[in-house]
Amino acid sequence: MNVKGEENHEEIVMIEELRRGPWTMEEDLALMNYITLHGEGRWNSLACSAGLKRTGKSCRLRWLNYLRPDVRRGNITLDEQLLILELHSRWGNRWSKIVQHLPGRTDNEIKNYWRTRVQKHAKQLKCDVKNSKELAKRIQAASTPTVSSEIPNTKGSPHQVTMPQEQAQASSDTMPNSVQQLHKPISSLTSESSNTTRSASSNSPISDLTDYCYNYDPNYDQANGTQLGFTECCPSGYYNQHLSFQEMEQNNQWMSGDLAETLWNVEDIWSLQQLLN
DNA sequence: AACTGTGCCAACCGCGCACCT
DNA sequence: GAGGTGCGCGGTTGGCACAGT
Repeated sequence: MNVKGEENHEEIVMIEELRRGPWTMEEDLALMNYITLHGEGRWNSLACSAGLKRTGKSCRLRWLNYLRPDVRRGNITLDEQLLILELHSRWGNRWSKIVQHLPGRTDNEIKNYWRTRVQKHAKQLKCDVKNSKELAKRIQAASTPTVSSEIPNTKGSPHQVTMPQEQAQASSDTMPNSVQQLHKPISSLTSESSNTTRSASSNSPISDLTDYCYNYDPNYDQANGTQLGFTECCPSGYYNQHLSFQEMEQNNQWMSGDLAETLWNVEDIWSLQQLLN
């Protein structure tokens, strides 16, 4: 083989060595650890220095969208939705600009949210999705303030009413996937056995670092129902604000028992990371 | 139980801009 | 000014979960 051929071979090997797809817990730890020590930026060299077989772009995306300490997850509130509609009417698909007014949210999240739920709402309300202001009015009108200030993240109709006998099931069905995964015991999230359902086809254990911990708040006023008793925890306490989930409102039992003690969340990882440091 | 359709979202891709040499 | 590199943005895709049949 000539020199040129050898170079090509090396290039192919390097490309083949690059990992793609879902991030593992080890990779997340490595990335978080490195950024904690050295800061972000220079993503390509960062990826190499951190020992990650990922592109710089991939590392940046992972950090900005999921590992960053101030990333807020959970359902989009009605207020946020209305704000998104307002900002979208102003700037269109300028997601990066829109998320500047939604602290803790990521452009990817808002973009996905828009594509899936807002466009669905527009269809259901027979409203042009481009007419964001009109859509905002209709969504606001369609929402029932006595029920919740939250637009539920459901797979069915956004305003469907869950029957009492279905509550237990519905509460889990309507939970965001990330929240649903919190039901898994920590053992299922370890590297040995963490071929989670999400990653059934993957050979690598998938990180659940992006999952958040929702703590039950005893101050929840069930009679009122306008404020739900779940406090979202973010690593390092960046956020500590109430979230209102309609599904939780209907049934707050899903977070009962030993669940809270067995969660493997970002906070755990940050703690672990501090120990490693 | 098996299959199909739908919803959702993490991750990737391509492009363009800014900066540096 | 040209070329290379890093980065950010918007669009798209792949695949899992779940509901319905």
